[in-house]
Amino acid sequence: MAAAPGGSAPPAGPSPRLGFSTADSGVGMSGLNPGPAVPMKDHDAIKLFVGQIPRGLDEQDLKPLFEEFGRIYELTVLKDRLTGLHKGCAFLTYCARDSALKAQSALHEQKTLPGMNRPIQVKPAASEGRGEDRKLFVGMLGKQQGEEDVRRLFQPFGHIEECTVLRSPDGTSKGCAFVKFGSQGEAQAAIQSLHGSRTMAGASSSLVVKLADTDRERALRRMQQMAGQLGAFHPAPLPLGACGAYTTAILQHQAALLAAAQGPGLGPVAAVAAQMQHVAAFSLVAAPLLPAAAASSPPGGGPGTLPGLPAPIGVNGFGPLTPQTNGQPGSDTLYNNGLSPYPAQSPGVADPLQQAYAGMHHYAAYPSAYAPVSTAFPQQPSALSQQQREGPEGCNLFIYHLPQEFGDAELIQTFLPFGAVVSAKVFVDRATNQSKCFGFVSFDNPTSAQTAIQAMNGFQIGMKRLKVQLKRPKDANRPY
DNA sequence: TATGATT
Repeated sequence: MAAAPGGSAPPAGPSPRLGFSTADSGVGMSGLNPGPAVPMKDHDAIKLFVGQIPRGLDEQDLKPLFEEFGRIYELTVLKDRLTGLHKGCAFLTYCARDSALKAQSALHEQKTLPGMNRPIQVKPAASEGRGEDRKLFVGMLGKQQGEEDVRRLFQPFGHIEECTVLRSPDGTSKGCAFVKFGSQGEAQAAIQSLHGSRTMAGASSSLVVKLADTDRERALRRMQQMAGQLGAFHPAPLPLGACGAYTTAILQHQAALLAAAQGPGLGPVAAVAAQMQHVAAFSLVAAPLLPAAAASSPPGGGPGTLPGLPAPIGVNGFGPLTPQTNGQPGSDTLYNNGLSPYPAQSPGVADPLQQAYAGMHHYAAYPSAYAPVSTAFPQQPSALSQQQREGPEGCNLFIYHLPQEFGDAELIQTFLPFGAVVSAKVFVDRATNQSKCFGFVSFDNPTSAQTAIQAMNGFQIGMKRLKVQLKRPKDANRPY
């Protein structure tokens, strides 16, 4: 297929068959591939880019020039996809990595081929990635695994140039590492074989093996974190409607609890209260804060008086809600927006608690059908759920015994009544995508967190009771 | 079933 060097070649160049549908694949028709005779290249072989090649030279012409440095695995002249025209450059892979290095140092910018006015280029192809595409981020390692352990794990896939376990200042592993391979291919092979393949001792999820972030991705990540921080410091006020039907179920449940605590005589009061002003409803939520006070308070407060709720708690705990609450004529929005899982209290319904759970279940199963938050206030939930993971000390709750069907959205809905939720995260098994039935909720202030604990710890759902407590600080019993 | 998803 040697196109006559020089000469007046026909403008169309090589025939379509030889021209280039397979420029980049392993065994292109027009490429020079030793084939079965030399099937193997080193696992850490380097693909070279060769530039400043005269248009008249094809693979056969170039071969002798490069064979000098070692056995060639593949040599492919790049041609225009459409016209088939020689692009003046080629990809070259030697069987041995060493050959590539020798060729590069001997040829790169060291000589100029006939007819060219710039020296030949011989360097690792851009696709080899300038380091980034061979560098892996490894996550979910066991804390006790060191560099040697990681090396052992990755060694079968190629030549490891670099291996670093990330550590805290005190030397303990962060459970992740960087591994840099000699080539992109090796790195990819490791990803293929190892990612998700096993769970290391002491890790909470299966092994993560992926390309490390590029500089650009890292910058982007930083930006996002910054944005998240800003959002946390300026939480958008919560429109009351955003609390949604789900909240209603909880309110009614709380009303039922209160009614029970106060004895049969006051039952109807609480039940009615749940359907009255939202101010009253939210007060009822907070009431379990002081169960002792409520239970032992003298029967002095009349039927219209809500027992044992200090004003400061109401203000601090539900601060963001207050303005909207005051502006609302009543609870009509909750019941009339068509989003409530069940209508206002009907006389025949026996157990408000069961009812509450039914409503919850309903909501959890079809979050998008209700989605009052995201529909009415699209900017709101994203600000809450996206980035920032933790609130200040004392603002982060660990919640256990969540219903299996609970997702982040349901978690938010559940804790929204107690304050501004900075983030809510249900833990999900990587492999199955199933909830692990525990999660975290972060508020922007400790009072909300305490209120939520008081109100929701022990909250019964089906056969389970929620366990709601402050998240264990990670430096709990750290020696110093 | 048990404590934030990493660079």
